[in-house]
Amino acid sequence: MERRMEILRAIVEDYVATQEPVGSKVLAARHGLSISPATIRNEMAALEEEGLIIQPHTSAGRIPTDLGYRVFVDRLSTVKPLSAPERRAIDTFLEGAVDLDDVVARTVKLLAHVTHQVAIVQYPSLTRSSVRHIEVISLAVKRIMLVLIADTGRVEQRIVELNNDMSEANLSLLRNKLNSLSAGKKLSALPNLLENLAGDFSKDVRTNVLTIVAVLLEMAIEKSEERVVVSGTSNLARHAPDFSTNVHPVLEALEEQVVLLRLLGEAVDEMKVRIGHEQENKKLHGTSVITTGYGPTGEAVATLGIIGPTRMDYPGSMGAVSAVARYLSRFLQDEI
Amino acid sequence: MERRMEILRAIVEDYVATQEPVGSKVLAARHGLSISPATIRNEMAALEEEGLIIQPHTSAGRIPTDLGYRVFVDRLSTVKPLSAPERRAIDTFLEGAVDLDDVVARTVKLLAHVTHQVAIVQYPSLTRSSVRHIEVISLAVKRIMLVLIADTGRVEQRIVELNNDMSEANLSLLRNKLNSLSAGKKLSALPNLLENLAGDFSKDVRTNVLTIVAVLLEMAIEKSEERVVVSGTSNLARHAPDFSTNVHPVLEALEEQVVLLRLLGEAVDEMKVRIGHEQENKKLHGTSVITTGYGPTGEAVATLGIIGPTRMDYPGSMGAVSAVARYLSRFLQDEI
DNA sequence: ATTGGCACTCTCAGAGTGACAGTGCCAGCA
DNA sequence: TGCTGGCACTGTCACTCTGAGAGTGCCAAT
Repeated sequence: MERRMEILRAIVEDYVATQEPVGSKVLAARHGLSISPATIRNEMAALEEEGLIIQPHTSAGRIPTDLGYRVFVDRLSTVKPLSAPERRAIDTFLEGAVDLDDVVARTVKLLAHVTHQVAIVQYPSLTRSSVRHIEVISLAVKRIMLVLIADTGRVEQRIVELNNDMSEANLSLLRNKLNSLSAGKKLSALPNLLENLAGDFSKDVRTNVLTIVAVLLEMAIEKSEERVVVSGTSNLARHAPDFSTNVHPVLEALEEQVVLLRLLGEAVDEMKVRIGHEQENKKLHGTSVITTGYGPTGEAVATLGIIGPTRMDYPGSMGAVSAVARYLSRFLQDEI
Repeated sequence: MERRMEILRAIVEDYVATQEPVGSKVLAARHGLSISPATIRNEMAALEEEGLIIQPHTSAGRIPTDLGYRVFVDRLSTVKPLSAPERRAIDTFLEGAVDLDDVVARTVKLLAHVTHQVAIVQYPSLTRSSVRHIEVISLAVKRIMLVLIADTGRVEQRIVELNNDMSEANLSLLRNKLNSLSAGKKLSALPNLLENLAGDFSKDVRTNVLTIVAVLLEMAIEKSEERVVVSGTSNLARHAPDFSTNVHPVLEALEEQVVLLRLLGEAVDEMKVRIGHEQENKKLHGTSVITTGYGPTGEAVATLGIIGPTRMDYPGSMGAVSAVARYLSRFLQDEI
């Protein structure tokens, strides 16, 4: 049984490297298995029986099925560590970032570059962030701007049109109340915290306060939770023949925020690998996705990952994804 | 001569529609040219002589060259107007936008959707915008946030680390001075306007003020001038065979901000069409680009456009690009 | 249980083929 | 002079056929 798994491993590695179905002969020759091709053939027949490999046609070698990759990945005990130059590259790449936008943009490029796959990075989730500061800026009569700054470095702003004018004194009061009520609290707690705020104001500005709070809650909870950036789509074309059907559906899927967010899923710490048909989205059945959470405090506030052909270097890619997530977490902790 | 151009027009239209080299016979049959195939053949020989069309091989029809498309486009007197449903689609699509990010995101999706090409939209250029408001927010000791709001709706923010603490009174003073000096002025004028600002402050906060002004100028002038969004890359794959070389180089080019910005060029009002080899970037030699400026006041503050195969529906695409730019300009004028 | 051998099957690249599309040219016609 | 019909010519494409090669499954021997 152990030997059979060893053969599966060899098949996966060989196929990933050469992109060609691998036969019993080369397998015996190239990998240090000290058994004859005939024996390998017997084992291969068994592996095929189990649904882990298939032959594209009678006289071809075998290639792993999605299930085969799954077993291969599950048996990996360690991911491949990055090489020294790669690690240095990460460091220098993140070094000069000036704000969160910059950090995220650099990270996604970096990840795409290191893995040679399409990289996806989600912005720190707002609902998992805490309020650092809320600012109310008067722009013009009956028009203010609301700025929400989270401890994860995210900054959201929105212009609000008011029904009637609001004095600077009232604005200042509102600003102070907003901050004292919410500073340091989770954004998800805002609805409760701000529930009775309007009651503290005189009647004539109460509708204004209600409007502002409504917009604030919308910013914090409903919308814009979702922000995802993608890079390295050109890598799709590089190994295009890999995708049974063409690149088109994959590109299409990558353009839809909703799909991407579902792909990344809830931010959790451990690394997740989804292979081929294990994914719900039909357009991505020819691809595999590796994701992991990241976050400044060690607990995940968002997810990042890569997407590539099922025929990918899993140990290497997993190593890269996890390393980049770790570096990014550390960087956020130090800098933001 | 006029007839010859008529034949060129027919060839372009037919080839764009069918994607197949067009011969003298179908040309005579399909288009209402009341001349015989033989005559057409003579004219075609002349057109080929002039370098406007070529035969892929001896016994194939003709296809337009880049130069042929160029002549075709230059002779267009009017672009194709949008259909009523298309115009309605634009309206409803832009309707619910809440802020500039949203407007731009919707516009680029819209443009990609209408033209079935890759759409590119540049954010309103900061240097062409004027200051609406500058806000200085105290986040913590020795740490403030700078928010720059432009009349085009753009909002830039940046966190600044200070050398030593700054009192609320000083911050307030700085805020007022910044705004009174710069409100309504072009961002490009900021360096001159703020030159002597630090002199107005007491010595102990002067370095802080200098730091803040430096960051502000960096935000306004040097960096982030450049912001471009792309959508519809999956459309590339749809008509993939069009690209002589594969989709890869094009995708690669689209991932580089610098390339995109050069592509869009300086924002000018009139529509520009660049066809195939007319472009400097070698990776885009198989594509054509249609761009035009937009801006709330009628004068261009940024550029938007599309990129697609040279074999594209020029009149239709030009119509769509110009219409979307017009709608967007109007929308910005009304809403922001 | 493992191995060498052998017949079998299927793919793939290359060569050869005919049908076909479209041309250029020429002579005749208005 | 400009247009047209006819015709020989040329290259592509889709098709078939072929042999070589790769890889297998099975079986008898160790």
